[in-house]
Order: sequence, then structure tokens, then C-alpha cells
Amino acid sequence: MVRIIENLNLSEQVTNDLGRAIVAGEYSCESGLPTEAQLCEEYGISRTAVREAVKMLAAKGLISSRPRQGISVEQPSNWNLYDTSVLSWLLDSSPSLHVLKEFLQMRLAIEPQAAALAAEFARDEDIDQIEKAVEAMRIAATDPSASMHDADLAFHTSVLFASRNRFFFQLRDFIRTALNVSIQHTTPAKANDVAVAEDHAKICLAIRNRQPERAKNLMTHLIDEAMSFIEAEIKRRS
Amino acid sequence: MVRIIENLNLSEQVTNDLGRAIVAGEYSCESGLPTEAQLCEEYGISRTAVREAVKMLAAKGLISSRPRQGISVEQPSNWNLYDTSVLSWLLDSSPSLHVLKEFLQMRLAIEPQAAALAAEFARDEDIDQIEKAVEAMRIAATDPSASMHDADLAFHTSVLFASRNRFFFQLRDFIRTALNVSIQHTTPAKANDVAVAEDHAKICLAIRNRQPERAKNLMTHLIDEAMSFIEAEIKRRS
DNA sequence: TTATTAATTTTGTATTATAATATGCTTTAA
DNA sequence: TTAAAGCATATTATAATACAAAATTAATAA
Repeated sequence: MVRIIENLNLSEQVTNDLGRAIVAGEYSCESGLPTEAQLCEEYGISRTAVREAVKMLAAKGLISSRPRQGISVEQPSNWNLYDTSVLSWLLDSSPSLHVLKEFLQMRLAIEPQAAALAAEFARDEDIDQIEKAVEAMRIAATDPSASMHDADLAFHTSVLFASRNRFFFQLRDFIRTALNVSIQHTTPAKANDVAVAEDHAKICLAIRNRQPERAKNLMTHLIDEAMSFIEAEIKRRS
Repeated sequence: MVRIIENLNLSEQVTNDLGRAIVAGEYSCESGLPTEAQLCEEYGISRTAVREAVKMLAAKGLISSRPRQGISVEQPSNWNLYDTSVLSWLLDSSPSLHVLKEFLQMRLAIEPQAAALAAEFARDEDIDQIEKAVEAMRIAATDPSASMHDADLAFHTSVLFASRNRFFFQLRDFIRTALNVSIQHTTPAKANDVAVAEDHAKICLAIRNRQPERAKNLMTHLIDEAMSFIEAEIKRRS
């Protein structure tokens, strides 16, 4: 009945299962969810576990429950998309190419500004971290055994951190997910990886040189490249 | 013991109480939380209610619990700051002028890009909504009985909606909170409200005329004004 | 000393019972 | 006839208890 996932206790498994189903549209705002009693029966578990799952989903904005009325599905606009679980459920159910475009629009807002803030406020050790990621990218660009993707993620995460703004750094999971989806739609051509690494290196240098505008523009360019690639892909498939 | 808040059931009240305490630093990563049994005693409630509160806080990334180890506080970087409750707990405990600067840095990333997307993708009815908010601002600028703040919020929310990107619209609660904090630090001088309303009107027009770059620049300027005001205020107080 | 086993503590799950709440129906009175 | 009051009912909310599972610590035996 429930997909068993390692390291997740019963109520967490049910949360996952129901969350996925809700985001996939198996339960709508109109229909609502079955009653607690019915869910107990369906999953063959106690009310304790069901209720804890319901509470967790409610905490993520997916549902709400009231006596006599039962459990109702919240409007999708109330779902907390910046919750890692909700985001993964969304990707499981949506055509990822379309979501990817939304991701890139968001990255185009966040990351250039983060780079500018980093150029202004980063501490030296933050910039060292960024540079370390750049070095890893350079290595991965030529060494097939090293992971370009991991280095890329480290770069973008460390820039968010260097912005010294909690709200930017908080989006690291969002960016990570966006990068994961990106590589699913990228041909694994390592041809221009060296050039990509150098584009990242330029951003790092701009931050180190305390050039906010330059860092911002370079980051914008970087993400724009990915965007134009995706738009071409969308056009090709339609 | 617990601050009783209307319309909140017992486990939600405890969630609020513990959430506030955790964000305020009353429990640290090192110390962790009391055991479920102790919390039952402290609050004088059943384990059921305590556990449901714990689950909700865990769903928001504030804590995690394991058998024998008890309930531990997650690192603040793992807290889901885009959750409305967590955000309000944060504001209750932080010097709001400092958080306000972080808010504005974030708005400076999000809203200009949202305006640009709106100029590109908004439907006609979306733009009508924005215009309605602008009209309300114009009225509030001269009529003391009308709320400038409400109209302002409506404007920024409708631009986010018009971006036609879920991740942008999802941030409306974040923006609302940012605006709320802003007015706490703004002198209630209605002197230049007419000019402010016209600045908003220009953005609306740029969106209607499908001028993404212009809409973006105008929005940047709008938020930059607030930013420079806040930076002056921070300097003044230090 | 080291590996194994046992005891202990805490959360995880199940069960049962009762309270609170909201909805719709029925009765009653104007 | 109609509106108000009260009642029945379904569902979540809270409590209490019991036992299982997991992880740490202590004790034991080789």
C-alpha cells in the first residue's frame, strides 16, 4: 500500500504517500480527503499515525482539518513550494520541462542579486569556498571521473551563503532541485565544460574584487544561457 | 502557561509556543528540547497533543526527534523561513530593523523580475487587477480614511500573481510581512503619497505596454527608495 | 581487552474512550 | 408560514494506557 522508504517512520511514510497523491491531483479541493477512520482502514494503520501525517501535511499548507467537516485540500496557491518535500512531490507529478522554466525564471531573480550581495558583504572565507568550487569545476571539466554537477552545486550554494542573507541561503534546496532537473534535460556533452568553468571563475573573481554589478551581470548571463537552451528545447518539442 | 489564541486548537497553540521559544533561542541545538514526557508535564496536556505539535514543528524544519535521543533543535539554516509561522516567530525575536534590510535585499531580487515577467506573460485580467490596486492607492493618497497600506499590498501581490510563475506568487506572504515591517519604521507622513502612487502607476503602465525592462527598472527604483531610507535609519541609530 | 548480552530510556504505534465542534434536521412557537 | 431553538449525528480533538522499536549505556563472559 505505502511505498516503504528507508529511514522513514510510519507517519512520515504516510505523509509522503498522501502528499504525493495530493500534489498529483488525486484529491482535489472539492473532493477533500477521506476521513481519518477511512485512511486508517486504507493504510491498515492506527489513527495515531494517520493524525500525525495529517498534522505534518497541514504544517506544509497542503490540507486543513476541522471537526465534522473532515480533511480538506488547500488551494495549490497555499502549498509551501519552498518546502523540500512539497517541491519533490511537485516534480514527481509535473512535466519537468515546464517547471524547469519556472525554476530558471526564479534563479534569474535570485542568483544575480545573491552574487551582487556576495561582492558587497561576503567574508574572505566565504569567497575561499566559492573559489574551491571553481577549482573543482575546472578539474571536473577535464577529468571524467570527477562530478561537474557536484562542483556546480557547490558553487551556487556557496554564492548564496556568501550573500550573508538568510533568505537567499534558505533557497539552496530550491536551487539544488533546479540544478537536478536541469541536468535531466542537458545532453551530457562535456565539450564546452571548460568554458563553463571559466564563466564561473569570472563570477568568483568579480566577487573577490568587490564588483557587485559585474558579478550580477555575469551571473545573469550564466543563467540566461541555460534559459535560452531550455526555450529552444520547449519549442523543439511542441 | 500557553498563550491562548483564538481559533487555535491545543496542539497548534503548543506549536506556536514552542516554535516561538525555539526561534527566540530558548532551546539551542546543543541543549535540545525536553522529552515528550516533560513537555506533557510542563504544559499539563496529553502526549497526543505534544506529539502533534512536535510533528508540525518537524515539518517546518525546526526540530527532529529520534528514539532514545529525544527532540533536537535543527540548525537555523534548516528552518523553513518561507513558512508564515516561522517568519512571524522570527520577527517576534529579532531586531526588526536588521531583518528589514534582509527583506528589502530579497524584494530587490524578486519584485523587479516579477514585474518583468508580468510585462511578458500577464493576462489582461491580471493587469486589470494591478490597475485596480493603483486606483486604490491614488484614492488613499488623498483620502485619510482609505488605507494606503492595503492598496500597496494589493499592488505588489497582484504583480507577483501576474508573473504567472508559482514560485513568485508563493512569496506573497513573505512580501506582505516585509511591507508590514516596513510601515513600522516609516513615519506616517502622507506628504509624498501622491508621488508614490504615481510611481506605482508607471509600473502598471509599463506592464500593460509590455515593456519588461522598463517595468523591472521602475520596480527596482521603487524598492531602492525604501532601501536607502532604511540604510539611513540604521546609520542614524548606530 | 574485546565481543556479546542485558538493561534502560525515549520515541513510535496501537487501542479505547470521551469531549468538542459543526452540520443538518426536527420540533416548536410566533 | 416562517424563524428560532434544540436535538441527533458525524467527524475531528484530546486523553489515557499499553506495548513495540530503537539507540545508548552498562554489565558480563570469553
